[in-house]
Amino acid sequence: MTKTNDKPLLQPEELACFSLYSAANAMVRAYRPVLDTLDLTYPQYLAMLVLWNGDALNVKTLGERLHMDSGTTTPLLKRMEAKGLVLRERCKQDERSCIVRLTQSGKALKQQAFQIPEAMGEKIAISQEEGATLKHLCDKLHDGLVAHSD
Amino acid sequence: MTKTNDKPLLQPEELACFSLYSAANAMVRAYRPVLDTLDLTYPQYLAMLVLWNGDALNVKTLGERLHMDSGTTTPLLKRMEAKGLVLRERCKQDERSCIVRLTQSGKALKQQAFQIPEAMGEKIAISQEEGATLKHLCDKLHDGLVAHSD
DNA sequence: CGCAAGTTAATAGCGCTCAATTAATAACCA
DNA sequence: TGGTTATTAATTGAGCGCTATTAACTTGCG
Repeated sequence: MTKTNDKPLLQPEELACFSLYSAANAMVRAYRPVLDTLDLTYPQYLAMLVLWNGDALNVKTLGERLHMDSGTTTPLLKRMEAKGLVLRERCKQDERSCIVRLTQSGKALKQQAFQIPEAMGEKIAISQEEGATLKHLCDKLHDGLVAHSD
Repeated sequence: MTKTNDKPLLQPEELACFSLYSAANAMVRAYRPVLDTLDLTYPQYLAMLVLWNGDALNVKTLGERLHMDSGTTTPLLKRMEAKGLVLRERCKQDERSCIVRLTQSGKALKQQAFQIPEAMGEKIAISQEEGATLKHLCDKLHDGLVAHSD
């Protein structure tokens, strides 16, 4: 008698997807104490990086940059607005669109942000080259999954 | 006059951590429609992989295997218990410890699980070798971050 | 023009992740 | 033995991420 239950399934530790998942969680966890000094979470930090870089942009564009949809971005931006970092206002030309811009204190926070990459660098145990390889493979995996989802 | 605000900060798209973060989210998202056929979420699937592999184990051990703490595992296991997949009971020898074991229907679900790796394989756009490299780098990053957090 | 189709945010609800705290139990040791 | 310390789960509260739905608005087409 053949028992299908005896067939093996790979364990989490043997799966690349679990390693990816665990590494991403550990990375966000490692950012936390560093970002606490700016009172930002990791996704909020990503949004600030985009906003510090240039002018105001709408919610849709920001969401595309961060690979998030409106169910994630809207509450994220509301929490950032509640902290006084950003303003959200409807676009005059197209009332469907919501424009996000930094407040003065949001802009001012940039000064403190330069220390973040530095502090994180000390925690990262892989080389620059390994980091580049990791980035490349993550991007390739991501893009393939996104393309496949249409 | 030097304006620190003009100094550049890397954008999310340039950061390996963002690629890691986005790839992990995309991976969980890609698993969703596949795992929906078993009525499991991705973390629940990971827990089932461990449980299908062997005997009952306690919450702490399972949490260690999945790199989760009790604030994550306890509600996860309760939801799995509510679905009739597992039983949770206190260990007789050590009442602090909570033992998790599969129910019959939890064991039976294993039959359907063999299709998951297959279905996911079709969505993954990277080679086996790239996957192995990705896994290795994620593990190294993870282990380094965990070691650094002590 | 007027209505259908598309676009953009917002909302609701569920599950996950984490830090911090608490309670119960066990182990240790003076 | 009795009291301290350590271990194990559970709990709480906040934030994130997703799907599905809805509402407001714009565009395009007959």
